[in-house]
Amino acid sequence: MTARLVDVAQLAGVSRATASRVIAGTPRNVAPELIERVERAARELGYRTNQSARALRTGTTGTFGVVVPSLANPYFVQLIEALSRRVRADGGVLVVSDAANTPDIEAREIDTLVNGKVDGLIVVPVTTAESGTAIKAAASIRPIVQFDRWSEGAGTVAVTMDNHAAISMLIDHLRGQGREKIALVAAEQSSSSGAERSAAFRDRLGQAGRAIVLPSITTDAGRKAGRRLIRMRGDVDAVVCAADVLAIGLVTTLNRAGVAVPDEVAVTAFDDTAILEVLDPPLTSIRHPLDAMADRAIALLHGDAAAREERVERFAPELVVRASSGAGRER
Amino acid sequence: MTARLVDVAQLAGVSRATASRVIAGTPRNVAPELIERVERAARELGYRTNQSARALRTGTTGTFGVVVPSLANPYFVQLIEALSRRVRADGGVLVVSDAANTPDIEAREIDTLVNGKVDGLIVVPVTTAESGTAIKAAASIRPIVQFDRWSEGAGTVAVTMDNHAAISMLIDHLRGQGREKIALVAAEQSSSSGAERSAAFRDRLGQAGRAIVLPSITTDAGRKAGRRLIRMRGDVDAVVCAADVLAIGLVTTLNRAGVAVPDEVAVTAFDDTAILEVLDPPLTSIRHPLDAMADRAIALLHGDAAAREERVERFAPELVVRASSGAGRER
DNA sequence: AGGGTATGGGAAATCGATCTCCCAGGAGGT
DNA sequence: ACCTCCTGGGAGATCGATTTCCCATACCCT
Repeated sequence: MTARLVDVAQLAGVSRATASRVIAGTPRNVAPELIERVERAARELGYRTNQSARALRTGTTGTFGVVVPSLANPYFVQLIEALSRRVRADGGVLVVSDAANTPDIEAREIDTLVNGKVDGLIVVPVTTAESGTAIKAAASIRPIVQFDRWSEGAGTVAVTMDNHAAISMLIDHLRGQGREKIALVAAEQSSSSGAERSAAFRDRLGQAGRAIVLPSITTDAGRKAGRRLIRMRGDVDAVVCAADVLAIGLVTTLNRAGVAVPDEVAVTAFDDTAILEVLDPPLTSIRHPLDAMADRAIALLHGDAAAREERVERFAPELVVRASSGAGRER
Repeated sequence: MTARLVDVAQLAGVSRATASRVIAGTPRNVAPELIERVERAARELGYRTNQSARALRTGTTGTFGVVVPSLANPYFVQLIEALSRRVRADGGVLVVSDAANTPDIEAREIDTLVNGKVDGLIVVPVTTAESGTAIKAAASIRPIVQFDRWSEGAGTVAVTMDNHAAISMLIDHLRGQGREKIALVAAEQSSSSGAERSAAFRDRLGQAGRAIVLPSITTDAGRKAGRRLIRMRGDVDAVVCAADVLAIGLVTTLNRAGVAVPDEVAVTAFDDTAILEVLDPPLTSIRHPLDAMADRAIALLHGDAAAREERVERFAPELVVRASSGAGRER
């Protein structure tokens, strides 16, 4: 049906080997005239390399992949965009897969991608405990780097943010605004970032810090947190949300209930996504240095060996201050 | 390095053919004892099928793909989730690629996916004019279905929504609420859905319908539309936004300027995404029957031949009424 | 003129799984 | 006892590109 390399070679009157050298651009001298002939033949036949065959022979695909817990979370989309830009800059292509927040689905997708579709894979693990097995298995086939979150026992490098530093920055910032009664809104501790943020919060504030723990990372959960917060009115003058989607639900709920943000309660979040700017008031949040993290992750995939070591690399967070944490009520 | 099928066959004491039959589950009888032996051998060696080899031989991969203009648009994420559920239900995997709203990038990604990574591809074309070429080329290799939007001359089926009907539903609904001075907020007409919505709006309202045309589909553009609308205060009592992100920017701008929604201006949108519910007020919008559309698109990919025909299939829209189009100011 | 060295280019092996033959041997029938 | 039919299973071809040899020719130098 479609033209094969042998057809091109025949039409050009050369061997398959020569045709391959021309098409693949192998670093080997071929007479300019033959190059021309092969190229014309290829054009004439509309030849396109069969990538399955190429992949089988060379073991490479020129593609990287990324698996995220859910595309519905805009932070993960930002992360994908950063990786995608990086990969495209090298002339490659990035393919994405959505694990639907389900370790089983995640395992299947990692498996599918690693098996002949990509040269290397970035994984944002769904859970700390359950994602490790699939990642470890995949890492024996292709280089894998964990990103943002990490799973124990995966046996690969993780590129992530320094969550302790981030929590400290937020707390320092809020105290600088005169806030003392700070609460943390976080989801169940199944992700490493959630766990690290909670731990850091406890480390810094101990008993003084209030915590509102939720079952999931959704706007709905954020609304629930808002309602609980309203019941605690007076006991809390600042909130740290461990994710942007939580903050969205929380702020809209507070707004509707007439709780003034930031005057009565300052609100801060993580994952500086675009919506946070649109909210009323715009939200102060922690921004991940995604471009730098993406650079590093892709470099690790190229390095291969460097990725095969259980180790966490932490990047410094940035604080983006907006109206939601404003001085408001000075003391 | 890794075990191959021949290793499994050797350890089990059978031929490669038999080992393959067992592993691949080919509908061919093999003695139970041999099945058992092969399976044990495979387990023992940790055998994993080399998918590149399988793909080369069989020409299939068990995977479908989808290319969207941008993952930053939550509507496209919803669309991906619907397709993903559908594909997973059949035991497959869906891989995603983000075209960064750029036809050149889109072309490269379509090309990469179609070439050995997927059995069929869903494309939401970036533009009506420039996406057709790449789609057409890809369609000669694998079945392709256009989704939501369509590009001319692509030579494939497009599965989309009936935009005319949707515009009519919105106008009828708004009129039913006593609104007469209706404006359309839309972006440049480079996408088929934008063009169809604008055309339908003109068809229905002619000179009576106001139109605010924007350069892009972003919240920022929505804010700009909001400011323009404020200048037209009094001349407009209802707005139809051609996309949800436009509506988000528009509503927040109106809110801040003290323009009452829906009392002074009713607001409606397309692409019933989750954020619309969170806005204040929650937005009335058109919902795409994504599950039905996904079913159809995947069925077309399986049918193969059915997809190779330039034709547009339109699904009926649904109207989701929320507070933003409330009766408010009765007449 | 002869030997040495590039340099271009071809033949054939290879990647690993699948699938089409085709054969051996047992069951069943007359 | 002989023939037919059926079933299980193996040998080898095949998918298409790459890559490793290795040979032929041309070019240089002494």
